[in-house]
Formats: sequence, structure tokens, C-alpha cells
Amino acid sequence: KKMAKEVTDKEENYSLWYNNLVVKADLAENSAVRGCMVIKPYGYAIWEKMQAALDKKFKDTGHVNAYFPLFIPKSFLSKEAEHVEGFAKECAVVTHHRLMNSPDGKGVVVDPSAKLEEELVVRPTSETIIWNTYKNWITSYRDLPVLCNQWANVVRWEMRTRLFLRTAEFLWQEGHTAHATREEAIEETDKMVNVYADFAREFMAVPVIVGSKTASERFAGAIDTRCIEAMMQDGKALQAGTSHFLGQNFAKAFDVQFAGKDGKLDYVWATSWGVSTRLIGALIMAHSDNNGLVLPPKLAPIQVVLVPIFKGEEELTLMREHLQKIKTGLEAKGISVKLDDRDNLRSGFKFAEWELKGVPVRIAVGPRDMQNGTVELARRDTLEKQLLPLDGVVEHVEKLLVEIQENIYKKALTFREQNTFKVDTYEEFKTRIEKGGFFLCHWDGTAETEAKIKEETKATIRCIPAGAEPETGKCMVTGKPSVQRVVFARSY
RNA sequence: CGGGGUAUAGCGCAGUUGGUAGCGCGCCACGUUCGGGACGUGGAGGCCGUGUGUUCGAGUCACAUUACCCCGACCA
Repeated sequence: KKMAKEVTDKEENYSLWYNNLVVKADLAENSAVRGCMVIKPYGYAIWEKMQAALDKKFKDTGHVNAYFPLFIPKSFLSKEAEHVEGFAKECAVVTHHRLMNSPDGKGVVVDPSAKLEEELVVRPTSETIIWNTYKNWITSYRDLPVLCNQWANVVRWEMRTRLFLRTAEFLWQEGHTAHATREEAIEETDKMVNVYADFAREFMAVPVIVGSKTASERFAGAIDTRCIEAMMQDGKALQAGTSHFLGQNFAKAFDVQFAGKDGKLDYVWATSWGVSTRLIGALIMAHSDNNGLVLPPKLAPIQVVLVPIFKGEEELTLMREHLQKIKTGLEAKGISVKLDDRDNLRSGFKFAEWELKGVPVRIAVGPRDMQNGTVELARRDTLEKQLLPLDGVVEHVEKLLVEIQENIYKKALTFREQNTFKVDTYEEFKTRIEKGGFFLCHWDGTAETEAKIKEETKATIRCIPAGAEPETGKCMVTGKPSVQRVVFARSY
């Protein structure tokens, strides 16, 4: 009750959602390590569902999984100039490999004699070590393409961390591919950003805008960065995934050349792409309400919870048997079901608890239902309850899960549409950006104008949308000509 | 890294002019309850973030330090 009240009081404060809802909702808790998080089993189960769905999509598009080392020799990182510049400020570095008893007898200290000859960087991303490896894998056009993905953790020592959105350590997948031609690599970049967009829509029920980053927002070392951008319920944008066309930058830095059919040597063309546990943050911020999480059925660790209403052990025993049958029926359809038969909690408490955890469907059965052959069915997305005959409940739930998945997607899409505006003057932009939302505006294409807007409004160009209709216009700031609208927003 | 705040029981918090710690929730036991977060009685649980000072005496005062939160700066 207290949590719900606080959230209502400060509806737009997502930090509060994290601290008072998410943490309590058993998703994660702060660990002692700076900016890192413990992901509790319930939260990790969501990640596992995401992994399974993404991994299938990667396999379906011809990719394979591999694993590369956590530690990267410092010298590797400096081989690609832009790359090192982008990451240098946020690297954790291993300098020693041994501890010793402290001379003053208090605990242990780093043994100065165990200094590493070359420091090791804890990977902030794996391009360098992977391209150093690919050098030995690729000699001929017959070795191409190389289409690898790895599921891993990375470390970025950000100045400021935020639960799920920017933790010092996070889990992600990173795909790294090598191609014989520029066209093929660009096609791959495009293909994978669309895989992410499909995943967001189909599984997370989050609509996203696909587009390209401007030069100033690009990945360090990339020629082009494709991204998916999602709108959170406070109108802010969240970058949910990226796919980079790396050109021949890394191939040249790590000397990865192959012999073509004509016998001539050429550098390979590269891409990399990734999504992280930030997606869990996106999921929460896109759908949750003041009763807690709202999870899309396709990613919910528990899709249906069964709550008995009973008094006394005898009734509970009867109810258990009864509910177990329903559970078996649902499970036969591949639905994940939790039977909450705890005897020390009242049903009302359980209702609130499972709502907090975002379980899409709840079935409650009491003595009255036993007599009448009914069940009470409640859906998390609308909080509607309905009394149903027991017969056919499995089929009904099956349909309902699909409906909930669609409904929360539509809700998120409608919200985004209602908060997306075409704006043509800078004055109007400056006023309306305060209330959040996506703004489709004309921009003259210069970094100077982009920087000025960021400086004055805190809004950035989230992306230059792909496949948008060309529309000639004038930059809202400088009045210079523009050929299409770009997406401006404040972001996380 | 700059500004502000916090650190006392598993969680949320009190703790007055310095005098060796308390409340609510939760937990354990028993009983009454049970269709939207039940109640009674009893019980367990604390090096007051860490260090150094001041003092007869520090949760309380001073200094330092660490961690976390918020706002910036920074950023896949």
C-alpha cells in the first residue's frame, strides 16, 4: 500500500519505480559492488526468456554462438583509434594477479611483485579481442562470412549508474560478423537491427523506431550505427539495441585480410550488434502501472497463477487437488503455471503480490466456485475480473494470453502515437519538449545544430528513421534545407 | 568529478540539551480468522557504515573515509 501511494504521488519518477517496485518485486537488489546489481531469480527468468527468443532468431538467421575472453590486453584496445577514445574513460583495468598478507597484519594487500607486464582491460565490448582472433580464422573468401554471437557480461565504469539502464556490469549478447563485401555487411547490419525490432514488438510488446544514429551518437569505431528507440511512459526515449556497420576499420586495425576469387587480398567488412539487460528496464518502464509490473505473457516467467480461497486444512487439500487438475491442463498447452498453495497467507495478500510481480493471468477458486463449477479469472493488464465456467477454461486462458500480449502492445503503441509530434518551429519545440515525447523535426544535418539543440533543450536526435517518407523542409533552428524529419527526444 | 541528501534489527524509520537503543512491517510459536494486502498474546533479532579524535561517558559532537540515493557533467 505504501509503495503504491508513493508511486502515485510521484508518477513520473521512475527511479522510485525501481527502488520501491522493482527491487521489492524480486527483480534485483543492489549489491555491495559499485553500480552493479544482483538479479534475483524472478528477474533472471525474464532474461532467460529473452535470451531464448533472441537466440532462436540469431540461429534462424544463420548465426552461431562462441565465447571470447573477459580480459583484453591493453594494447588491443588502442589499435582502433576512435574505439579506444570512446571507451578509454570507462575501463576497469587489472594490474596485478596476487594478494599478500598486509605487513601491518591487517588483512591483505596487493602484492607489488605481482604486477602484470601488460595490464588487462575487463572487456567493455569485445570487438578488439574478437578481431584479433578472427585474424587467424580468415584467410580466404571461402572462410566468409563469419557469423558469431556471444552471450557475456561486460564492464563499463560509467560515472553514474542506474539500475538496469546503465549498470557498471551488465549481461548482453554481442554479435560480430565478417563479410567479403561492403554490401553484404550493410545488409547484415540492417537485418540484425530488424531482428531486434521484431523481438521488441513480438515478445516485449514494445513498439520501436528503427533508424540510424547521427555521427555524434555513433558507436566508437563505427561507420554507421543502426538502432531501435522505444518510448517510455514518461515520454523519454530509451535506446534498446544497436547494430553497427564497422566498415573495414577493425579489419585494418587487426590486419584481417582475405584472398578473393581473383587472388587479390582485401580487408574484410565487419558488423557488430548487441542488446543487454537494459531490455528488462525497457520492459518495466514501458508497461508497469501503480500496482507493479505488467509483463507480456511471452516473457513472463509465470503466465498464470492459481490462488485457492479456503479455510482450514481440509478445504485446502480439496482445493489443491482441484487446482492441480487445472494446472496440468494448462501446462499441457505449454503455459507456465504457479499454484500458490501457501497456507500462511490470505488470498487478498496473494492477489496483490502476484500483481506486483506482473503475472498476466490469475485464476482464483473458492468453495463457492467448487459448488458452481466456476473460476474467477483476472487479467493483469486491465485488472478486469470475470466469472467463468470451469469447462473450457484452458482454451480461454490460451486465447487470453494472446489477447493480453496484443493489448499491451497496442496500449504502448497508442501511447507513443499520442506522444509523437511534428514540430516545425524551434520555439514550439523548446516549450513542448518539456512535456516529453518524440518530436519529428527538420534538421540541417550539421553537428553544430545538433549540439546547440542538445545544449539548450537536453534533447538529442534519437535517430534518423529508416524508411521514412522523404519530405523537403527547413531546419527548425537554422532554416537551412532538410530532406527528411528526424526523431528528437530526451533520453535515458 | 561538482552540488545536495542518507547510513541505527531482514525492510521502512524514530532516537530531545551527549548518560551503553526504540517503533512499525516482516520473522517464530499458539489461538481466532480466511471471496482483495486479518487480529490477539507471547518470543527471537542491533560492534548505531568504518576509522581517528573530544569527553568520566559518543547513535548523538569534530575530522577523515567508504557506500548508496537524487540533480548535473559523462555515456553503449
